Amino acid sequence: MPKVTEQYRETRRDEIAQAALRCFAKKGFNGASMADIIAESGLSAGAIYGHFESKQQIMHSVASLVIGDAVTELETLNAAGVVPTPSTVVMTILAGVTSDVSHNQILLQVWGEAMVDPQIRELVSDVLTQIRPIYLRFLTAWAEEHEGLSKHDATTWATRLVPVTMGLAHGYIVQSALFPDFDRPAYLASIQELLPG
Amino acid sequence: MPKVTEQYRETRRDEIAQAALRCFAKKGFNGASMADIIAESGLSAGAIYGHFESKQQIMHSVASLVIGDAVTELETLNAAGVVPTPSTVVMTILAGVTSDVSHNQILLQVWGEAMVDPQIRELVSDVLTQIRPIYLRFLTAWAEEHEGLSKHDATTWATRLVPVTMGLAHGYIVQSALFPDFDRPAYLASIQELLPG
DNA sequence: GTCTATAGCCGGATAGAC
DNA sequence: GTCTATCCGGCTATAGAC
Repeated sequence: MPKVTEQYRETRRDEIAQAALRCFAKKGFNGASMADIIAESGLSAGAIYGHFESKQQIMHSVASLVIGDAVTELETLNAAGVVPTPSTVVMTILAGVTSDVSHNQILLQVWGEAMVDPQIRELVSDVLTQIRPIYLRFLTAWAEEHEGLSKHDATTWATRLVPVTMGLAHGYIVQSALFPDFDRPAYLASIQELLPG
Repeated sequence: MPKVTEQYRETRRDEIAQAALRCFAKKGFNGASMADIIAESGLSAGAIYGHFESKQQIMHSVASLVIGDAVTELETLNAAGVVPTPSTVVMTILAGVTSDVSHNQILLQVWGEAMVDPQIRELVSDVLTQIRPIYLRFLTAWAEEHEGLSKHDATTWATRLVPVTMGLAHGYIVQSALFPDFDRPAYLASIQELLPG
């Protein structure tokens, strides 16, 4: 099989997923019908079912796309090799997650769907499994470097701080999606005030 | 019209809403069918449609039930007439919202649904409109009393702190619903550490 | 791989007796 | 007010030609 074909399939799948994402953002996972996705993609039913087995599979693709944003940004920061402050870590994640408004909207839908769809729940869990250790390492390194804690003390300190730090990010995401006149810069400023660094 | 009948209708409506809530918790707003709700309630289709116009209306009732929890607890605290610490305010809300696990699960679904259902979005907005001033007054009063700020300074300080404080609550709710082994007491302890008071 | 057309099903809502 | 039975619409997914 020539490589071109593989790339082509990949591209097509992504086109479909992007079209579906727009539909889901507008009408929701359940409100958007296959007909909507078909129309938005400019393709046909047959074409789409040649790339995805079911609507649910499309949903999962989109969900994984949206929750992947957080990981991407964190790993970029990770590759930079510096020791960011706790608030920088939070703000980096948030920059990724909420840069695209529609992603942010769908993220809330994903969380809701995770309550009843085990596969999506697992998708979300997996992301936590990826994020948590990175998060933890950042905070630990910072505590060692700027607070002069021992490795052990820094680790326990960071372990305690991780959940609330993520919580602040969750709060930003929720309010960002729910309240039209949410003041994002003000929230970020408050985070900096609250968190060390 | 005798008063008994009114009470009866109210009771019935509540029975149906409670049955629907159980269904929604198990299968989600869209996954649960009217047939499910009918079975769970022990009533019939006709009976239910005598009390609700549509499935959507039932959803809205349940949504309003679930997001009302936060307000109830806050107002109880309000009636007590004391000046709680910032962390006490957060913990009071959380006690109300997450005391019933199914309410907590449905709350995430409500947020998701708010992304696409304007009526639910408004429901959520209304709750914020109720909560925010109470929140603000608590924090302002505390800042005046325990930090010795002037009324004006206390107000600006509190205004800045309200969103992140709510954010911490949102984070608790999200992680509570998404991660099975979320350590709630530890999160609350971290809040106390982070927030003044 | 992609199209059109359609099968087949399931869910929300109603009709009419009681 | 409540029941049973049923309609109707819309949805996902497939069949078959190209």
